[in-house]
Amino acid sequence: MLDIRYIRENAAAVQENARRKGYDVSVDEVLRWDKTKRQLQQQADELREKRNDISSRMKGGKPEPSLVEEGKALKDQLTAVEANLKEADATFIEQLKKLPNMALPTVPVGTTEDENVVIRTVGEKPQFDFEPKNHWELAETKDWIDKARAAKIAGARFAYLKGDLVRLELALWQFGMDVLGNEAILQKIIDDNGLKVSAKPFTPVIPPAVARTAVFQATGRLNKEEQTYKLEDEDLWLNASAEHTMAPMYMDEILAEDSLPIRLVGYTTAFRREAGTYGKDAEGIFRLHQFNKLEMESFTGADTSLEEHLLMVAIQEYLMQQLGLPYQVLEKCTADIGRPNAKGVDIEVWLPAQNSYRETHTADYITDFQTRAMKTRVRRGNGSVELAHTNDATVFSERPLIAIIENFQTASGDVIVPEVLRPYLGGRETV
RNA sequence: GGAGAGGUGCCCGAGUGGUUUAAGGGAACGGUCUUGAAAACCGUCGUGCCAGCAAUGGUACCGAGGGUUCGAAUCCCUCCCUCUCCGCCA
Repeated sequence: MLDIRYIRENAAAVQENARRKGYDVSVDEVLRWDKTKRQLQQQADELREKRNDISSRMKGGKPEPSLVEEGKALKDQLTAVEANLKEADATFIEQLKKLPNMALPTVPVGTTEDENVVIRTVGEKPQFDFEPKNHWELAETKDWIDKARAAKIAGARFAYLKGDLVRLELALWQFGMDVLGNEAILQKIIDDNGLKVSAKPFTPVIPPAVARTAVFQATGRLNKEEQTYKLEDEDLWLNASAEHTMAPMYMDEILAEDSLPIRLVGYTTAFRREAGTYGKDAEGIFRLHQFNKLEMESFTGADTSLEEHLLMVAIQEYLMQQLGLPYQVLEKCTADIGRPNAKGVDIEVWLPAQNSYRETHTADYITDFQTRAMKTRVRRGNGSVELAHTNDATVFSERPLIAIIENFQTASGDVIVPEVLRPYLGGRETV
């Protein structure tokens, strides 16, 4: 959520920002509730001051009837004020949480994802002297994907992945973990991109795949209608990314400055309802209710968070280059970056059979929007306390497998394994 | 899932209704002393919110949320978590 003091002083800018991001919210209403809440808070504080005063005059255990009467009267007043305060505060927080994070001035203004701006195109698109197949056509002949039986078991948008496709996927996780855990490689990426951040390696994490309502809400990522699955009979939601369970790890904690940056690379199975996408990407494994994912998450101070975001994008590009996949980098527009984001970058991979670039990676620059709700703070060397900043970004999902299959297919229907993955596949050159 | 015991600050730990403004110890930080260090001694040492230019004042927070009371860390209820034993289990 946003800082209420910032909203008070920049109401017009906050309203305009919400409009640009496509959120129908009223800053004036937030400010009205803020004012109401503060007035009630003031009244409550004054009544409590009197109550505490009376109480301190009665210490010693011999209550004077007149003071007790006065206390009773105060109690009635306070009960009424506190009831109003509680209601006003709840409404205020509810309204406040609806306001989207401020987009950086550099974020392109747009009303749909079509207005995202391509800032880089990297790699050569493959040339085929035969008609390239879709990933699901290739997978069919290899018996890699069984969606018919998965539908029988779990419904549409689920799949059994089988055979060498599974081995290829496991290789991808290994490769990603190895790059993110290698300080020398990170230092090279940092140097090549002119960044000045630490080369501290990412710590591998396997997080819980579920989170409580309050925790999920604090991340700003709970999206009941379209995305998030709820467990029946439990106050638990299935995560749609390891981000959702790693970002709140340090809730209610004050981190020591010298522990930063905290860098995590989490592996989890992600679950997404995908409501409202009926018929979209119905074939193959491009859009499933369940998929595996490797995700970066980091906690930094405000001073280094933007560079941290740029590092994550640089890592994503490095990974795609190592795999030899052609891709483009997009600066996401205001309508597409999402409510908690101040900035967002997507990477889209070239899919020859679809004759288009499709999203494989996202990098989210969140600033303090999550940590304000999560109360994750940093204690500086001089003793001052400030909100931490979070960043998250995709390392790999299963979508790069689609890109590998389609870009590296041969006339005979085999797939050439990217060199960097071969060590994890016993040196095999094709699958 | 059953039975029992617990949850207090960075850590340990005292506190069972009224100067708790949370004792005491440790750690940390600053200082005195010392050639330097250790020891000793002195001091500092939680996080929000509101008002204020500030100094400061008020208020809240002892796992979470309710309740009882003039007054709750303390009593009651619900929930969460930890530990011990039992049961079940990859």
